[in-house]
Amino acid sequence: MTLQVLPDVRSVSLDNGFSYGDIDSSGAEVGSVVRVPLAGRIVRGWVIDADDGPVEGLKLIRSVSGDLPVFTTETLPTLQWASKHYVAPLASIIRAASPPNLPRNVAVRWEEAAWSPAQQPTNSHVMSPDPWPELCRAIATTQARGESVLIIVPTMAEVTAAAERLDGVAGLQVLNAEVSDHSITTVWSRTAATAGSVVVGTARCSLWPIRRLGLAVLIDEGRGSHKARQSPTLHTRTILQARHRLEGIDLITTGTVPTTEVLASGAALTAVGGRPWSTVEVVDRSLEPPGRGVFDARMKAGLHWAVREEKSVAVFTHRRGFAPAFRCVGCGDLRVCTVCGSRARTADTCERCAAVLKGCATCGKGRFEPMGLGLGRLVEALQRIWGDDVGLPGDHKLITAVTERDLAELQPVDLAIVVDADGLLLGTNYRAGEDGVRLMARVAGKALGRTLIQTLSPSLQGIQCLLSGNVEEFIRTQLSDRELLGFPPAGDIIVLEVRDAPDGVAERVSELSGDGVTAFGPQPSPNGDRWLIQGSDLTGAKEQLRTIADWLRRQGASLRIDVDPLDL
DNA sequence: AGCACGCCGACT
DNA sequence: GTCGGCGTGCTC
Repeated sequence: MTLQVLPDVRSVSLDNGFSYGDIDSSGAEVGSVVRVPLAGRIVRGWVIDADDGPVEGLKLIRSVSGDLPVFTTETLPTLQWASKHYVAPLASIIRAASPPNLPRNVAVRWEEAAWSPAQQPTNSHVMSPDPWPELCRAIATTQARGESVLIIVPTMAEVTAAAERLDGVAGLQVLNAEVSDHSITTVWSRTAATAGSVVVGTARCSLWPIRRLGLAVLIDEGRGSHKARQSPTLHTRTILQARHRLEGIDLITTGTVPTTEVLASGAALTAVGGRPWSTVEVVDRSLEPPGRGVFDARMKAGLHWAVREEKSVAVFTHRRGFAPAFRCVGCGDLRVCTVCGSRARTADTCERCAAVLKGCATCGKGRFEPMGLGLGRLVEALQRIWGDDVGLPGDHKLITAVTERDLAELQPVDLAIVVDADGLLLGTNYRAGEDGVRLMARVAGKALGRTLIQTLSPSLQGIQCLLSGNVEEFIRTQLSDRELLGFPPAGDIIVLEVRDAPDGVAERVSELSGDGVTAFGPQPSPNGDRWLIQGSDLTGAKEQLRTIADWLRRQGASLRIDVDPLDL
């Protein structure tokens, strides 16, 4: 037996692995963790192929570690695809798919059913605010075929909530807040060994080699927590879509406002009748003179009513620093770079083309104000009028000031208020429109009564979508706008950040340009020099970037490669 | 000639 | 990722 082994070394130059001879009765198979000699030392590695070729002239593996392979012939193509897509060494992708400790054979707790695999894998998106009845039906169908189900939720807090909705399901495996390496390894091993399980967990489970996986479910696919912050910057939606294509598993995503990525993937949208959130009222402040304070008269009336009637209110603002943007004091228009037209997020230079920023592109005046107000200023402004009835989540006051981070655990309220819709919808980010609507839809989903939304631009498509509830039309328009601009999902974007860059980086990176690919930069950033690489198809550029990245690391530079960045 | 250093390819 | 070979350039 010859074994193709990928050494556990984070370098793309070893991604094809090396051939070793097997030792007698080792039991090594694809995915097995082995110990192999490499350049005079013993390193860990993974078997990526096995055949009956001659062993002559090959070094032998030393031993097999653990009791179970950490990937299979079914999941390996997904891992290799992810390695190319994220411009990451295959070894780091395999680590993301592996249990924290070596897998052990564990006692099987339930009987495997007879297997009758589905013919054509399906891909659908459930827009209903409560997708669980529909999900439970799909889970039951999958289990009846003898297959397993993987359910991924955005945060740990939501794992418990999801597990409650699945109470009584056979073979349920929950990755709850008790996250010792030992318990994760146990759940990993159990689901790798036994078909018919239902795994509930967070993004860390998205590449697990669950036995006979037949269905993957991604809850609230538009939430930012589905994307890993550190490199490789895996996105659970992207991973599960690849597993759907390459491993033939069914995929169901959920969320009241689907992403353009889901729409572009061709998923069948299951719409609900009518608007999936509470009544939305738009408070148009564009007709007032500027400088009239944080709250409009209708807002104040709503808050006074709530306090008088002892109703609960959530007042939502976005964090300071989230999608920073500036607005002209003269005409109220968004500040854009007069050279390339992208939105300004700093006071002096354009982050996209590095040009020096000038006055307002519409009226030419030179005074701007930052958009949005932070939580601190919001609480202050509320307390000036409603004093002790104002608090933060956990204070149990009638009026609670909240930001995005509080939404997951926020209880339903009688009245919801969005102070500054424009700061969300007009952010510097190309995705600000859809993300802003998604966020406000989550806020509106918490309101039992109505939701008030303050804006200076009531004609924005996002505002109209929140009013009408016609989500599909809105997202389709967003997608066709992206197609015109070549932004994701219609095009690819990579952010490259290099710290301690050697001489000649700029030249090497600019080699990536050409053939529909443009590299913008370098721009100084907190993480070193920053490039934006954009194109309709970056497959070739990624190949070159691999070589450049290897060279940079060798030169002692530290770099961050963010494929499909969520904020620019 | 002898040695430190950095670049670059090999590693099965 | 780590090692070692080799060329460069400095010092004795």
